[in-house]
Amino acid sequence: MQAQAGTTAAIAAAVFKGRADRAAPPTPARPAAASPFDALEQFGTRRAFRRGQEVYAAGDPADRCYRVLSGGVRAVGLDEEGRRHVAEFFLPGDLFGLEAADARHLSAEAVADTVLVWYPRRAVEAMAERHGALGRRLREVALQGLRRAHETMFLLGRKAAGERVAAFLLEMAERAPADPCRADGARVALPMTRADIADHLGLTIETVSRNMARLCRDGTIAATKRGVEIRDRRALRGFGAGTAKH
Amino acid sequence: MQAQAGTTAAIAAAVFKGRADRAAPPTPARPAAASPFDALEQFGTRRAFRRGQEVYAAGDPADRCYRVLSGGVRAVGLDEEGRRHVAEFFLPGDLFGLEAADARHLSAEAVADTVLVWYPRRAVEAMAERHGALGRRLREVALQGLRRAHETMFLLGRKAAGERVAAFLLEMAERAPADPCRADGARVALPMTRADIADHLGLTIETVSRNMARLCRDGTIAATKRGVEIRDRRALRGFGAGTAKH
DNA sequence: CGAGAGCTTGAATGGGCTCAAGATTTGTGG
DNA sequence: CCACAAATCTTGAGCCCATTCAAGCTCTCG
Repeated sequence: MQAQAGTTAAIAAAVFKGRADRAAPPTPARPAAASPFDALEQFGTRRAFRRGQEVYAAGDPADRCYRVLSGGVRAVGLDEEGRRHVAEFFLPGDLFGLEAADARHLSAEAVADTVLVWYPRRAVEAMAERHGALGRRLREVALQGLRRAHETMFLLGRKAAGERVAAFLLEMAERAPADPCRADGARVALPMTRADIADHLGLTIETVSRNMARLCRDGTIAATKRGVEIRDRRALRGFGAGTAKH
Repeated sequence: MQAQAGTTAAIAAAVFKGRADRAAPPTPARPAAASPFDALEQFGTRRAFRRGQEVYAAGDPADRCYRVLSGGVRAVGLDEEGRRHVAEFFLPGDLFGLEAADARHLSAEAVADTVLVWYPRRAVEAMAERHGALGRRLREVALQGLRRAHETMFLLGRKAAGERVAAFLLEMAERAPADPCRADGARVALPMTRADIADHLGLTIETVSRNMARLCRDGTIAATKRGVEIRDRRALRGFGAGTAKH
C-alpha cells in the first residue's frame, strides 16, 4: 500500500529544504538554514497514492497544494474529443497544485506509487501574507513553472520528434533527485508509461518507441528496468539536429 | 515618435485598475476601488517603443517589470539553429517581465508602436513584501500565465493547423480590450505579422495564410485592415474539428 | 501460468512543410 | 502626392516525417 518508509523519510528530509539549494553542500543530519517552507510543515498531511490513482480532477475545488515526497505525478488535460496532453511531470521535491482560480484546470494522477504531502490553501495563503519570504518563494515556484512551460512550448512548436525525445530524457536526467545508489547520474528513472511521454511530447507512442529504439541502436542510451542509462550525453544533445523544421 | 497622447491616456486610465475587474460596472470618472497595483504607480516610468523595437533581450538583467498601455509585445525565444518561437503576446493591460531568475530567458519586442510603463524590480518586491495583497496579486498573474501556457501547450501538442488558427483568433477576440469605437466585439485587431502568428502556433506563415484564406472563403471571418472580423463564432469554434490527430 | 496492459516493429497514408512565384501592402524619398 | 523598393502576404505543386493501421512481442501481477 504505502511506499517503503525509510526511503520516503530520507527523501523528505532532503526535500523539505526546497529545490533551490541543491547546489549547497549537503548537511545530512539537520537542515542548515530555515527554509521558507518550514513554517508550513505543521499544516502538512501525508498521503500515499497508487499507480494511476487520481490526486484531483479538472473542475475540482483548488483548496490544497501538494509536494511530492516519492514517486511522481502527471498533470493531465483532456479535451471534448478525448485528446490528452500531459502538461507536466512532478517529481520528488516539486510543489504543485497552486492555482489562481478556485477550480482545477487540469487533473493530476500518480504515475507510480507515490507519497505526497498536502497543505490547505487557506493556511498557505495566510502564511504567505504574514511571511514575505514564503510569498516570494511561491511566486518563484510559479515563475519557474512558467519558464519551464516556455521551454516545453518551444519543444512542441519547433522541434522534430527525435529532438523532443532526446530533450525529454535530458530533462529527466537533470531533474531526477540524485540516485541514492550508484549516483553516476547516468541512470534515469522513467516511472511514466510511453503513452504519458508521448502525450507530453505531442507525439504518438509509436514515434516515441521508434526514437528510443534508434538511440539504443546508436549506443547513445541503453534500456534499463523502468528507465534508461545515458551512455553518450553529447550525442543525446545533438540527436535529431538537422531533422529540424526550418 | 510617440503614440497619440489622447488615446494612450484614455487606455491607461482604464488599465491602471488591473484586468481582474473588467466585469465590474464601469466607473469612467475615477477608479472605484484601490487596486493592489496602485501602490506601485509612483514608481512607474513610461516609455514608447516603435514597431519591432526590442524591450529586452534574452540574457539581460531582469531588473524591471512592465505593463502594456497601448500596442502589443511579443515574448520571443530563439535557439542555436535560428528557430524562433513566440511564447506569448502581451496586450494592453497585461503585466509582463517578472522572472524567478536574475536574467531574462526570452526577449521581448514591440509588435506595433507601443507604450509601456516599467517598474523597478526592487520596488515591486519591496512593496510585495510589505503589502500582502500585491504579493498575492503577482502570484496570481504568474499562475494565470501558467494556466494560459498549459492551454498553448495543448494547442501545440495536440491540435491540427486549422484548429490552432481558429483558437488563436478566438483568444485574441476574447483578450482584446473592448474596442473603443464600434464595440460589437467581432472586430479583432492583429497587430502582429503572419510570421509572429506562425511562430506562436508552431506553423509556417504559408499554413497560417492558407487557413485564414479558407476561413474567409467559408464566410466565417472577413479580412480587415490589420485584423479580422469574426462573422460566425460558432463555425470558428468548430473549425478544423475532425482534422485532429488521434 | 495465463491474461491484459504495455511496448516494439513494419508498411502505407496524409497533413503540413519546402520550394517557388506572384500579389499586395508598407515605407521612403523625391 | 506619387513612384519605387522592400517587406509582407497569398497561392500552387511536390515531398517527407510523423501518424495511422496492423501485428507480434514482453513484461507484470493475480
